[in-house]
Amino acid sequence: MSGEAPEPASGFPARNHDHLRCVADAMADATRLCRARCVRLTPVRARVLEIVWQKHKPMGAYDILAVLGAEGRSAAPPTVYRALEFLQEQGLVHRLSSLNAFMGCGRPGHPGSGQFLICQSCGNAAELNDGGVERAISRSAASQGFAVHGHTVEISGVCPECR
Amino acid sequence: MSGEAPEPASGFPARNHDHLRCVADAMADATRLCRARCVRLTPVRARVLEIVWQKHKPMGAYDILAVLGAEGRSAAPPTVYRALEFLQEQGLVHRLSSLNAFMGCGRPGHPGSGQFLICQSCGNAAELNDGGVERAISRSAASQGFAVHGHTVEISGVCPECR
DNA sequence: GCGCAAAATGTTATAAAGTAACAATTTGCC
DNA sequence: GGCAAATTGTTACTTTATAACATTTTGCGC
Repeated sequence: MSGEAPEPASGFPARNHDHLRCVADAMADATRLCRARCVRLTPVRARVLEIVWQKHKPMGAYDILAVLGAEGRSAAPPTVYRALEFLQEQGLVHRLSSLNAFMGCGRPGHPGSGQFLICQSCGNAAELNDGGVERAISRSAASQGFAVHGHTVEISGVCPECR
Repeated sequence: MSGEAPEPASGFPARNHDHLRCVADAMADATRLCRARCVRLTPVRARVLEIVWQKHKPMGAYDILAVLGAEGRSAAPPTVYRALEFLQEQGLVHRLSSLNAFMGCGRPGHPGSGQFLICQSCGNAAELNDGGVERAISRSAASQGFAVHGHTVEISGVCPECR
């Protein structure tokens, strides 16, 4: 554990953070989680996850595809989309529908939740898991008699670094 | 508090509401608003807005295109996308990015805001403008030092009718 | 190890959503 | 009427995503 870590994977990464560590942690989490669930983190899936974690910047499916292609793997769109589907089901990757792009999940194993801050300047995105937002949404939906299954919260603006 | 339209255009429409009235009101609002702003609600734009209001169900651009086509208008994708772009700028139409679809704005003239409840069963969607949600988002973003420019809140689940 | 069913991946083709670029038309205005 | 700006028409194309079927790999009982 890194000292306190009060909020799991929240906020924007510091400019000079140890990003190799981010990736390594994400891969370790994923490995552990898949083993625990008896699902298979195959080489393609693992590699796609790694690529998605290359930056803190949501990545398009075809960008991922290009990386795979450059590595000599035989790769076509379904390869990537299938890996991404698996990773989303396992809560390892999020899809940002306002960008048609994907990013690593900061709190592995919890699919479908989270809020995203997307910087229009640098393109980085941060995942939050803000109880206040979740509650406000639940309350609001409940007031309409609506049963919530999932939600998409994507906030665009400018991150602290870029201000 | 429910004497006279306390919340503008919130919630799901009743099963047997007067939908012609919805459309007529939307068109009247749009006409007034465009006149006030000195922008032109041309026939194509007006017709697209009307089509979008045909149901309380978000509609794909190509569905709109199909309707225009069936009416004998010469229509290609740019026709629809341009009209939709105009209508979005004027706050008359919303785009739901989780569906790649468009719906009429329940509170004309306020672009870029609102939260959406999307029923997975009937496909209807309702627009809310919930201050609690807005505040929770602002607070959450502020806590990260993030300057908000806009946001997308799309909640999927089951509407009261379908339960 | 052998053989089989299920899971995963490869491959080809195509659907669906959105945009670029330029031509033709309409509009407001002097 | 004549001109510039806005709008619409038209063609072609890009980007994103999926369907359908062939092939390979994997787990597993024997």
